[in-house]
Amino acid sequence: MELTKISEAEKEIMSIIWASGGPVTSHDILEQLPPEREVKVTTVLTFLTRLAAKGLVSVTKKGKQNYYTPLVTEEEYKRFESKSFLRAIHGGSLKSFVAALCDDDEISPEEIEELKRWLADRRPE
Amino acid sequence: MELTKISEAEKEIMSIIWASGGPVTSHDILEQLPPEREVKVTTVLTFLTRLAAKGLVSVTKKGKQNYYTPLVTEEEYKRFESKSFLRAIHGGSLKSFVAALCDDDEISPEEIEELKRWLADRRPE
DNA sequence: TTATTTTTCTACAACGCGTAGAATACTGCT
DNA sequence: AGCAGTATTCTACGCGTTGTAGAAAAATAA
Repeated sequence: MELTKISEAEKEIMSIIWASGGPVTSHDILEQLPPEREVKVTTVLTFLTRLAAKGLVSVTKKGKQNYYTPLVTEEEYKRFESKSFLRAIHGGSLKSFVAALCDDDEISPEEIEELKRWLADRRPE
Repeated sequence: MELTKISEAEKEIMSIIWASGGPVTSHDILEQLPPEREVKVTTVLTFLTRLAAKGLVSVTKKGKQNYYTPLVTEEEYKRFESKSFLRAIHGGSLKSFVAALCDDDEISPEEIEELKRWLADRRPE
């Protein structure tokens, strides 16, 4: 399972699928999309097909409806993206990444404290 | 200063510019590129022009040569990419990012220890 | 002035992305 | 069985980015 990158619009769809726990239909998704996002159902179906091709969801036909089920959790996907990014930009060094952000006003001291606590609390397996 | 994303090939060029400290010519870059990277000089020049358009380098003409000077440091650029990524994928939460990587074999315990130490040592400004 | 070198201009094929119409499939009803 | 309705698949298109470079122009060196 190679797990390739997905586009913005595909992510929007995946978010809905992830959020709604179970298998969803194209109709469900269309409903969950924000009203200002005026998009035809065929467009959504294109994204779903592409997501299936990329192995992000499985498709099961029930009657005339397709049910789309996530094959990858949001956490797994985020992990995948994070790994790729870290490798590509920071040569895989976590410290390099954190340092880049901390040497800036971007990350608040609270955010850093939170991270410290999290690191301290976690039992290393 | 908007600082937009650059492509892979453009990054390759920037790396050479960053590494060689000062202003460089297209010829310098061509020399620094790995031998297996057989690319015409015009191609390199296209990348340089695009990098200039994106504000990553400045161009100064000396005689018939152009000298390209970085306007953004590697650190600044990495910071920019890291910020964008964190926002896009982890809603800006540093903890979320680190957690994603730690819940995996990707990051070694040493790497985590190193990060802990770095966080502890740094004086919070 | 002419040859040489370097840059600028222009272009193009491949791909990803967002978008959706047309054609097809499937169901439920009469 | 036939038909209306609805969902899916197929096909496609315009646009932007990327990597690539030839042709034309500019600038220098001889």
